[in-house]
Amino acid sequence: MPEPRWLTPAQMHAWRGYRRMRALLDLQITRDLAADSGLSDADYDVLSSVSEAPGGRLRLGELAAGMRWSVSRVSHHVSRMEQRGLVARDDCASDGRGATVVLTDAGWRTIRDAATHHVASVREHFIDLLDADDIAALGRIAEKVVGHLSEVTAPTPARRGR
Amino acid sequence: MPEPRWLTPAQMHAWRGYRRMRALLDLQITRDLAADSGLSDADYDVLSSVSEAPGGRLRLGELAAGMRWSVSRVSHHVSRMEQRGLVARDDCASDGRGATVVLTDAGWRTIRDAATHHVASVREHFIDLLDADDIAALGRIAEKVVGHLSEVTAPTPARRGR
DNA sequence: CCACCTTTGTTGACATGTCAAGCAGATCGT
DNA sequence: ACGATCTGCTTGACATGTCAACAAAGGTGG
Repeated sequence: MPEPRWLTPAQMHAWRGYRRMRALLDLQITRDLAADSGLSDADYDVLSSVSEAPGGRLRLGELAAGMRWSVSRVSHHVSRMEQRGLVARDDCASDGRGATVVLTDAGWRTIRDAATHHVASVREHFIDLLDADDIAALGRIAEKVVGHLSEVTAPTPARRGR
Repeated sequence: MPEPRWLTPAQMHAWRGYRRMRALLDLQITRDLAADSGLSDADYDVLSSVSEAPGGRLRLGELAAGMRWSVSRVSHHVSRMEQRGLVARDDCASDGRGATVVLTDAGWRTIRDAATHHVASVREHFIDLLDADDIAALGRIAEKVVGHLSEVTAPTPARRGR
């Protein structure tokens, strides 16, 4: 086993900071979302994905791919949201197996209302704490990391993992 | 309801990038950890927290506070890790109610081994993709956000939430 | 047209997280 | 010293996520 290259103090600081930020930020955003709109993060992501899709409808598989969820997870989650009256399943015209997800009226109302609160929450606990340089740096960092991981985790599994 | 201040394009880019990075990075780190060491993120955090504690022992509540977990979650998780032989519960000398968590020999071996792989994984998918400026910026950003959220989510509930 | 394999979703069993109730030892006021 | 309350942890019921098995429709080659 090769001796690992441990992180430098600055790197350690950045990594631990990222981890802690991630934990606290998620917790707060989740809380606000639940308190303001009665939605979980997952609910919000589903509603917002479907609402932004052309025609306000999405195949289950596409929804799963866009959110990087397993199809099974989407199916379970959509079933629960269906029972709460936020979304509905609709048969797909061009493919008998397919199911498309659409928002109900209540779903549209919910996401429009939730978005307002959500953006305020994101601003208060994240965006508005950062200056223009921070925002630019964060965008740059995310691009690098997402670019790398999109290759590694590519849908076409040439070779995967590390 | 006040008209929300929507995010500027740069802010939206940063926010979406952060969310996507967070999702992909977590997924990859989790995968590597499972493949290399047979541990979940949660397992790793518990082992590393306890191993770094003075005397290699931690009260359940302290472990929970340090990781921002509920006590109940720690209790459940420790029970499962106990069954796998990674940690053990030990009675607390000074408080009859207390339970302290300690690593077993297997637990020590596991964390020492896992740390090596883990740091390599973190480097490959995150740290080594970033230059010194990025690292500095990330540390700075995390400090701001964590500083803010530590107040909002303070253990002493003066006032909470948004 | 039909056997066969692929694609798309659904389902059930199980792992993990959350919440509220419960229990036993510690602490406090008298 | 003793009852009331508090604290630290455990437990059970339930919500959510994962994995693998299954079902049904689509596509393909004979």
